[in-house]
Amino acid sequence: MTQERTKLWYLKNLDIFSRLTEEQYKLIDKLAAMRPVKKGEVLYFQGATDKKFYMLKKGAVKITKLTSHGNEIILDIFSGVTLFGEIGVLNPQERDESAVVVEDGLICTMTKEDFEKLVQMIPGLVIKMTKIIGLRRWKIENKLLGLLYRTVEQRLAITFLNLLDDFSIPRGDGYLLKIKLTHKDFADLVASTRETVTVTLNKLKSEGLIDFEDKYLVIKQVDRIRSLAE
Amino acid sequence: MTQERTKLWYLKNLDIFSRLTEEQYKLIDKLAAMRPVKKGEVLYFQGATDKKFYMLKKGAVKITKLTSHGNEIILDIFSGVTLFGEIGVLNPQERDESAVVVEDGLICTMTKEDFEKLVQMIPGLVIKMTKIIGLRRWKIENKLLGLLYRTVEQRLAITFLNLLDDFSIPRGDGYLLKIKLTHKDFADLVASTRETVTVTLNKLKSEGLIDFEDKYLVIKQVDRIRSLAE
DNA sequence: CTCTGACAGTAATGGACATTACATTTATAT
DNA sequence: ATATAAATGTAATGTCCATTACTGTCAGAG
Repeated sequence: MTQERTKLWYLKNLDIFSRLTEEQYKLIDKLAAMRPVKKGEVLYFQGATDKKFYMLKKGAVKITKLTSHGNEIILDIFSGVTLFGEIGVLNPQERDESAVVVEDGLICTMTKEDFEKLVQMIPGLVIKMTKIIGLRRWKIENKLLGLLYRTVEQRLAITFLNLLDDFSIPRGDGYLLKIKLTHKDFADLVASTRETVTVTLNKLKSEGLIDFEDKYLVIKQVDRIRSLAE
Repeated sequence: MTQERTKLWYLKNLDIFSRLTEEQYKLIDKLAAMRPVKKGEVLYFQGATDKKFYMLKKGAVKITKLTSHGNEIILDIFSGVTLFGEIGVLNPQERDESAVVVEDGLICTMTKEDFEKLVQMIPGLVIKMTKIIGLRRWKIENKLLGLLYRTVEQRLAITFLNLLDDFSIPRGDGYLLKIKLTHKDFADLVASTRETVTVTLNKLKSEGLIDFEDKYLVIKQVDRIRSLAE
């Protein structure tokens, strides 16, 4: 657990574009096309072959994967300034995930060609990105591992804790998750069904562990959620 | 599926030590300590902080992880010439997996210090290793994803197909898996229990999809196994 | 060679949850 | 403002499978 937190901390604080010269920043700014994105917009689809990578400036994005059975699983949801979709420029091939905007925001994109120009100018950039990818994949692997051997209730508890990292706002004794997720979203996060999530969420609410405030989830008793997740 | 095969092919054919000079080979040979290992030997434990990486020359190794509930899951089993445990030299931290020998073989180890000497001599080595790691993690992520949403029977079918990549020997119309795995091993591979595996394996046997030959598993009807796995 | 521990077979029981099938409420688009 | 779609609530039914509790079998160690 301590180890995990350390790694996540590292991921969050890995600033790929730190310690650059003013010129370099300008170059990046010139090469990266920024545009506003709205909730629901699909940035790229599983199977796409675009050679771009993405930087999230504002808003939130989910990375999803469609299984052969038609189940959609959400591998990751994140907000804040970060980069994703790097496979498009580092090792281009069919994307095996989709990226969907879950909260209006700002996105920058950069083509492989421009990225390669950048790499010439900024040594060490590839290494940094590689580390970020590695940590993100590690996070996802751990998430999936956490879903096995656990009940839906426990999986939800884990998911709440994960979401706290990126979306928490203090609210009374607990935290409000500043991201609107449907029961279907939760189901896709924990590899379950919408109906089961509805029931489980309401059970947790009736037990006082969580609550809802204007469609936002409030984690009222973080400690009890944590002990559920083990 | 096609995509998957391509990636795995790539992993298998990624030769980290290709196109080296005679001198470089000698250097590697000098730095890497080779030793025979026996079935059951633990190469490193989850939580270990050794700064080494490993090369498998002969035999087979499994990478396992112990969950907080005491369940052991086998993330990967592999044979042939490959490397593993790279985290020990690339980004040293507590190992979060264990490596156990499942078939007698030969292992080389190299310390972080010696590895760094080698990196000086062989440019591009780190990049190559990074790719190998990335592909291996991708394989594991996909394996875990494949376990969700599926019955134990289907999970076993997937596992058989995965094992075919590394351990298959033609036998009649099908293939013999040249690796001895207990029912417990299979249970750990598919995140189930020993009892359920026993029952399911015998069901598949009675249906003629698989058979046993001297404790080795024989996949008799690969196509039916494949359609089970979907 | 036989003893012991690891491995395998079997079956009953109950719990978790997907599935199905609606009813009801809440958004959002025109 | 109203229609249509999306999201949520609820309950019954059945399946899959972990769990428990055994018995039987095999292989390697002494």
